[in-house]
Amino acid sequence: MSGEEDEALRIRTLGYALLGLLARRPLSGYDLARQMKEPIGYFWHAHHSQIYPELAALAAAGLVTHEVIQQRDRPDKKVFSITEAGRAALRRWVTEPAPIPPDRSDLMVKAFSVWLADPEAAIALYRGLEREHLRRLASYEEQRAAIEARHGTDVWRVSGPAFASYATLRRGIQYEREYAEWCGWMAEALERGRRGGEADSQSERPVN
Amino acid sequence: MSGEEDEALRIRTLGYALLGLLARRPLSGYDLARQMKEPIGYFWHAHHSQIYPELAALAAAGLVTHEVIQQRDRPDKKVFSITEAGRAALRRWVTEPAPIPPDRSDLMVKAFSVWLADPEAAIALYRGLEREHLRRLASYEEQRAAIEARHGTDVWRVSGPAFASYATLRRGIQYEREYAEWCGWMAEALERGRRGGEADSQSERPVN
DNA sequence: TAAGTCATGTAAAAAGTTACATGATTCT
DNA sequence: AGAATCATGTAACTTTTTACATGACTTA
Repeated sequence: MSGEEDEALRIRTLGYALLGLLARRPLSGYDLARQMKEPIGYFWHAHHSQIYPELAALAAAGLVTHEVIQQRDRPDKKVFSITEAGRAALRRWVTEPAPIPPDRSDLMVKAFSVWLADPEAAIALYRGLEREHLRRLASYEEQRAAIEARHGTDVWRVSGPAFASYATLRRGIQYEREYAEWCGWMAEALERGRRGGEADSQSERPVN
Repeated sequence: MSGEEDEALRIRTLGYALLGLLARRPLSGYDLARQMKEPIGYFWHAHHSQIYPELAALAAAGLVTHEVIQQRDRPDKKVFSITEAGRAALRRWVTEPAPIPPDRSDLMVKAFSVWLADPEAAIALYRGLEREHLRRLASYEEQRAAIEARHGTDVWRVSGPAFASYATLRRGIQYEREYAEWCGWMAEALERGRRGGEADSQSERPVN
């Protein structure tokens, strides 16, 4: 052991996201950036300014290689492929313990202080968000129909990529449905409060 | 207009989270840090190293003030209170349009490549996460029972802080329940695949 | 006596976003 | 003629995390 590589370069989540795409097919940096504009697995996105350096890091670690493809009429491109080492690293990583990170949501910080808000404005906010989440839900449902039509029972073959895509899509659908549901609940509660015509607006009895 | 303050210092989400706590009661930096170790509204946390500078920024903007409380037997502390300007800023912010930020989840990146994984290891991962989310769910349900017992119908008075806490708690409960459900679905799918004894493990037909 | 709580800060590192930079071709 | 797509990068900035720093008192 040369004692040089065992303090191995740590790969970040973004790196594994890229490996995950390259494990399915070779792609250029531009293609990867395009795919990651819409979040991969519905829950991770990145800009090209992050992707190009990350690809360089992965290449330095020997997890990807690239070949330059010359094109007439448009700029040359580097097409990246995952290496055996890359596939092995990815395979190991996907079953490593995943500590649940604290989720951040702007909206929940707003909700935490919604008691101070103008009710009409708040209702508008939550109804608007409900609509947007329902819109996304509809789009995801369409994608589900498409993937089911195209792959059929193949989405149940857990050793194929279609299953993995299907699984993350299911989570996306669930997430949007529930988020919309919560926004609707919130709006209704605020509407009920409005109709009820509550006592005094600035309130006491603090709570955590 | 002095033309100096209209390019107002932009307050970040963390700032509003702190204002949200201070709108309920005055607190020291230490208290705020303690509360934000567990995420406020279940969806935002911060370290003290972020909180102290943020409080300084809020003070500079005139949104909070503090008084020094001398204590024997323990270090003096600065107790921060929200100002009228702070309350107004918070009140405005909570109904401002909230663009839905792309969510990030490590686990979904792993799931996206689960088709490469050792099934046993993957099952263990998802069952473990399912347990953890169920654990959190149980804890949140207890908190709901406690808040309902303590505040009764008050949780429905939308102009009181109890309602806001209750609303975010509901979202937390929903989130943990659904996440656990999804992990369970995933584990079952992998278990079914294992029993089925699938064909070849390295697969073709790439999918987005 | 060692670890934990109370209490407040600064510094450095990591990750992510926005802006800068260039240039040919194709679509409206 | 202007905008969009293809294609790859660098630089600056913002936000968050981890580590450094200090010190008294309390609990195991």
